[in-house]
Amino acid sequence: MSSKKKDELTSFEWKVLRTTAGIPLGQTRSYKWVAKAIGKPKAVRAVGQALNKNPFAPLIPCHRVIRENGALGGYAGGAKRKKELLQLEKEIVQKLRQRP
DNA sequence: AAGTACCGTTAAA
DNA sequence: TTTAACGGTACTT
Repeated sequence: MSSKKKDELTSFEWKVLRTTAGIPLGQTRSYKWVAKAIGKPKAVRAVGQALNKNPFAPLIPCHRVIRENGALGGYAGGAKRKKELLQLEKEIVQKLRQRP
């Protein structure tokens, strides 16, 4: 799977995408959290960039990654969209909780 | 509060 | 090849 060789993406991207994809539904993490998880707590900017160019487009919950500050940060489809997405996911979790 | 430095990749010149 | 920019964060003014 994730070889050190270049397929289309670099190891950095793989780590970012993998980590982002591992975020549970209805949950959010900060760019810093992701950056740290991949071993580059300073590359928060690079992380954001990787998500922006997200090769897995809508298949990766890049919208679950927000700012450490609490702000949503940016989003390829629009920060507005991101906000709605998070809200929707939150509701889904709520529904699952009330009727297992 | 505002500006600067830094991370890693892509696009442009 | 070199420069600029970006979906951030922390440090310094």
